[in-house]
This record gives sequence, structure tokens and C-alpha cells, in this order.
Amino acid sequence: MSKQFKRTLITSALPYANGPVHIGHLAGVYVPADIYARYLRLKGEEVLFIGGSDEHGIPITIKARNEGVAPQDIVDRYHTLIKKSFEEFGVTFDIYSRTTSEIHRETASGFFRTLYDKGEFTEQESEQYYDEEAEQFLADRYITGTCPHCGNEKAYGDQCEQCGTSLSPSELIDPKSTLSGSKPVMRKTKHWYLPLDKHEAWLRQWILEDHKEWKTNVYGQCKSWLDLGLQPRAVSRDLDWGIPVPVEGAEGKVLYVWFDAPIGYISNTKELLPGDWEKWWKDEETKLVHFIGKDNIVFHCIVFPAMLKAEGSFILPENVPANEFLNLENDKISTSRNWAVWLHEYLEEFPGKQDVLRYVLIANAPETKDNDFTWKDFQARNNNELVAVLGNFVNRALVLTQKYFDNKTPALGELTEYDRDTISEAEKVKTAVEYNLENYHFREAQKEAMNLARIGNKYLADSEPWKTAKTDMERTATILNIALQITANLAIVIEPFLPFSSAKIRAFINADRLGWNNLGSFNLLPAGHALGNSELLFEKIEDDVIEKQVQKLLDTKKANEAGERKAKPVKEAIQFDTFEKLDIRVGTVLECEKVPKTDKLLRFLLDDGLKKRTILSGIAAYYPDPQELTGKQVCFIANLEPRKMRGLLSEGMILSAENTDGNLVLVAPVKEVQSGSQVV
RNA sequence: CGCGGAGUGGAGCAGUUGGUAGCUCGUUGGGCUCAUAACCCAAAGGUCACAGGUUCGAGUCCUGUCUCCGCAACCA
Repeated sequence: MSKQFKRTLITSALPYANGPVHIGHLAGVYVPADIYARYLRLKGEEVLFIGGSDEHGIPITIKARNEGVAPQDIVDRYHTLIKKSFEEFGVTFDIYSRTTSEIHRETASGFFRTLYDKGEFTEQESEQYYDEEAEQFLADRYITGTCPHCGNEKAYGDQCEQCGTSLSPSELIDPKSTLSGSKPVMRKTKHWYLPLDKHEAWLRQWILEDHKEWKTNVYGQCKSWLDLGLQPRAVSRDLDWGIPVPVEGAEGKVLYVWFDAPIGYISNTKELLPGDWEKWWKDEETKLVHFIGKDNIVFHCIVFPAMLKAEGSFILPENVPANEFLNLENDKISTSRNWAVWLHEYLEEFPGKQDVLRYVLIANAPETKDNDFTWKDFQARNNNELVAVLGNFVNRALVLTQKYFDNKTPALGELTEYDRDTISEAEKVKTAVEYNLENYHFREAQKEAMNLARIGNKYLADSEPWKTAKTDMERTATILNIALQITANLAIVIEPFLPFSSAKIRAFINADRLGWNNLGSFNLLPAGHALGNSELLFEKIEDDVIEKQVQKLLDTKKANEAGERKAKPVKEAIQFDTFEKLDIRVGTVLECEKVPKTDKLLRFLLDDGLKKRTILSGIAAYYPDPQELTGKQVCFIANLEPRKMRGLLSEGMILSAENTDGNLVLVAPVKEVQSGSQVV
């Protein structure tokens, strides 16, 4: 921790190029990383800040197929959009490239080959579905078939979207390839695995002993993984979108996206500095810091370090300051439900207000737990903090100078004790901000920076230059000189957080950009220095603007619900004898209780007319008091093959009606009948 | 007893190696008027989830319990 480094390499998680970026991305990863990078640069340190789009993987191929375009079209579209959003928000990547670049292809391929040649992989054969017409292996998502659980004929190989069950392709009844429509066959395929278990010993030492200073969420997650025991992980996939596995006999196989993506950090560095990249990745005096979200902890703390170590010549990350997630108005941010504030939309609706969003997201950053973004909070922080504290102070200092000193910096006279106290308070800000930034406490650091504006407001209120102006211009000059020096200091201290506003202040006071080391100095503006034109730094955000945003979200919610409330389309017609195969009966509930340690399962004991029968049903959420069901009659499928769940055998399926709002209601006969009566 | 995170004044959060609680916003009262009705001062408001334990002393360490969030499991 106390280790001294010569330079810092900052990486931020590569956003996946199948959609635009939203406030969650910004709050969790990119603004913190940008603040850190800007801060170090201002200090004059050697810094490199790497970003880029992650453009391989199955979801992109699926999206492309759905839209009838090539995967490259999808990634081109989102790469451009994402890159532009970052630029507009002032995220100062030294390079923002992409994993479909030629140099990345070479780098990732070479990396794999090095590990392969060193014998760092193991090989394993397994059976997988293969489409003989399309001549390729099928990813889980490329296979559809009938769900063995709910009978949905359009279940995917990894999940049935109707009943939500996770599946494996071999479970599907009557599987079909979505590529050709043909019936896939099982075929042997070979894959390479990174044996993480072999790396466990040094990983334990490195993380659990040598990096106790990592954030608790990061450390805890790693510890949990290590304690469970690491398993080998496949590094290749049968797919045609990605980087080919550079090994003889590996036709049609590509690097698995998690293996490919982090190498993007390296290739992007290479792309930027073809002759000089190695010192950033292979010199012990480089401090490597990965900024990520909590979903990426295991890859950046365990998998990627294992890859780097296996390769042999790379350094390992010094810290991985992962953040938790940001919610939006009490709900999880969701791309598919359109529950998000998209950066490109924000920029259209709040032009020129990048800093406001940056400020709010950091003030409320999910550093220790999931946090919530609300528009009301956004408005309050803008109006009560940015406008009232920061903008207002700067405006006061400038307006007073215009009024009394012709917009020129007045000369500093004799200092009172109170002046000195104020100056020393202001000097402390530097240390506080530095301490917090160096420990990745961005929220606290920003608050400390804002504190300088508070000091300024207090100073003006206490020294009352508008009163002294009536009697003592020399004193007034001193006061305003100090106020202007504080303003100049503000331009420096807020630059990492609010770069656009920092630039505005510099224009107001007609000053050049100053390095971090000038922070705390009180002769930044010499006497007689002419100031520039000023305007308001921030403006109030009125209620109607906020209401509009809230309404937009409510509309989204309504639209989502409306979509879900439509009755589902009727399934494909079946023959009468298919129906006849079902044996639906009425049973009487003898006992009903929640299965311990499950969220959804109720255990029913039914009198089915012949015997007692146990059936499990996932409806616990809709019947909080299951005992009430005792004595009620329900319908169930009597001849469904029994299935084990959570160690209990379920003999059949109890019928429920799914309301269009998603609620499940048990189906029962209108009048009581004999237990075991058949439904015909 | 699956794993991890979190439970601190109305809201959002700090509390580093243990020494009886801080910050921002909000509320109330007062002051000021240079300023975007902004600013400054003051006050009210917390049994630091709960119960034990270690200690001269615990929000801070240990044990147990409860609640919330995420993951995993699970929805025939």
C-alpha cells in the first residue's frame, strides 16, 4: 500500500456494445475513473486512462439476427454512440477503442497462444448441439424447443422466458436450431480451460493477505470465491463472432468473451503507444487500477490476474475499486425495460448540464451499497448545492469586484486574524481532497472540494465588503482579493469533478489552467489582473422540468405494464388425443406449508381420492398464509412425471391462472366435488 | 445454518489502528442584503437494528438474533 509508483494505469470496464450507456455506468465506473485520472494529471503525474467497447459475445450476435443486420453493424452503432456520450460528459480517456480492432485481434490471439504454448490451459471434450446444415455448433441461445416444464414451444437453450426456468439445451424437447431450423445433433467438441484451481494458492496470498486494504465488498466477494474453491473456466466457445482460437484444429472456435475483453485494456494501450506500451503493463513501478462495477469483481480480481500471471510478464492490479449498483427511482436500472436515464437523452434534455449530472452521481455514488437516483434529489442537489453554494459564491465575488473595482483584481492589504484563519481553512481543503481521492472516496472528496465554496460564502458574510466599501476601500480590496483567490482555487479543486464549470470559472477570472500544486496558494491572481466576463455558473432547475422527467418514467412504467397486461397469444393447435393425454383432477388440500429456505415453493399435501400426494408449487409469494388453503379444492395434473425440487419429490402440477399482471391464482371447481374427480 | 453487502438524528451519508457521535440536505428561529428569495448564525432532532460478551472504555472487536439489497438456489 505504501509502495511508491512512477506512473498510474487506469482502466475502466469496457461497456458492452449492445446498447447505449446510462447513469448507472457513469456513477459506478466512468466518472470516478475520470476524476481519478484528471486528479493525477493535474498533479503532473504520468497517467494513462484506457477505455473501449467490448464488442464480442453471443448477445450481440442475437441482437444482430433479430434486427437482420450483421454483428458489425450493431457494434458500430453502439460504439459510436457510447464513445460520443463519454466525450460529451468529459470522460477523458487517453484512448477509447474497441475489441474488434485489428490490433486487439492480434494481441488477444497472441496472448492465448502464449498461454497455450506454455501449457497453461487444459483441454476438455464435451457434447454439444451441432447444426449440420449451418455447419456450426450452437450456443445455448441459438437453440429453441419445448420447455419440459411449462410446455412453451419457444423456450431457449438456456432459459424459458415463459416460466423463467433456467435450462440446459439437452433438456429441451424437440430442439431446433434457430439458424437453419433443422434439428441439431449432439456432437463432440473440444474446449480449452484456464485451470483457476492451480492459481488458487497465490491468489489467496495476494488478495487475502497482501491486499487487505481493498474495499470490503471487493475483498469479501473474492474471499467467498476463494473459500468455495476455484474451478477451471472455459476460455473458448463454438461461435463465429469473435477472435478465432489460434490453434490448429480449432476452426469455428473463438475466444470466450470474458477472456477476450480484459485483454482489450492491453491492446488499447498498444494501439495508443505502439512503441512504448510495455512500460505500462510490465514495469513493477506502474500502478494498475481497474475501475469496475460489482458484477465484474471476480473477473478483475481473480480471472484476469490469473491470466496475467500465467502469461508471466505482466503486472497485477494494485487496486480494484468496484462500486455497487445505482437504482433509478427505487427500481433496478434495466435496459430491456427501458428503465434508465440514457446519457444521450440526458444531453438532449439538459444541454450544457453535464457537470450537474456528474456532481449528483458522485454525491450519491454507490460506494458502499446500492444507492438510488431520484429526480427530486437531482433537483435538490443542483438548486441547494451547486447553485446556492458554489455558483452563488463565485457570482458574489465577481459581481462585487465589478461593482467596486472595475472588474480588476484589487490589491491585498494588511491581513486581519480572521483573514488568516480563513486562508488556513482554505489550505486544509487540499489535504482533505487528496486523502479522499487517493483512497477512492470520491463522494467524500467532492464534498470536501465544495467545502471551499462554503468557506468563501462564510468569509463574505462575516467580512461584509459591501459595508466596508462605504468607509474603507483598502479593507474592501483585501477582502475581495481573498474572495477572488478562493475563486481561483475553486477552479483548480473542482476540475476533476466538474471540469466544465472549472473551465467556466477560469474564463470568468481570465486565468489559465493551473496545476494541482497551486491549490492553497493565495496569489494566483495578481493585483490589477483584469477579469473576464462572467455569467451564472449554474441555473436553478424548476419543478416542471423535474416533473417532466418523472412523468417520462411513469409513462415507461405504464407502457411496460400495458405490454405485459395483454393476454398472451394462443398457442399452436393440438390434436384431441394430445389433450386426452393430460390427466387433470381435483384434489383437496390436506396440508400446505412453505418449503424452508426457498422463496417461492409451497408444499401441498393433497387427497387425490386414491392416496395422499405431495405437489410443490412456486406460488408462495401469492399465498403468504398457506395454512388458509387447507380444506380448499384445487386442480392438478395427475400424470405429470414426478420431479425432485429442493430434495422433495413433486408428484404433479397444481394449476393456477396467471393474471395479466403476473399474479397467480389457484384454479378450483365452482362447487365442491369428490377428491380425485377428473377434469374433462 | 449457501455466499456477499448494508442497517448511525426526517432524507442521504462519514466515522481510519476502540476513548461515549460528525457532514450535506431538510425543519424551526434569528441575522444580512453583495448574490440565482441565494448567503451567514443558532436551535431542535440519534438507546449508532436487537441481545449478550471482551475492555477502564465499543458505532468501532467477538458471539447470537432480526431486517433490507444483490448473487446462488428455486417457479413443473
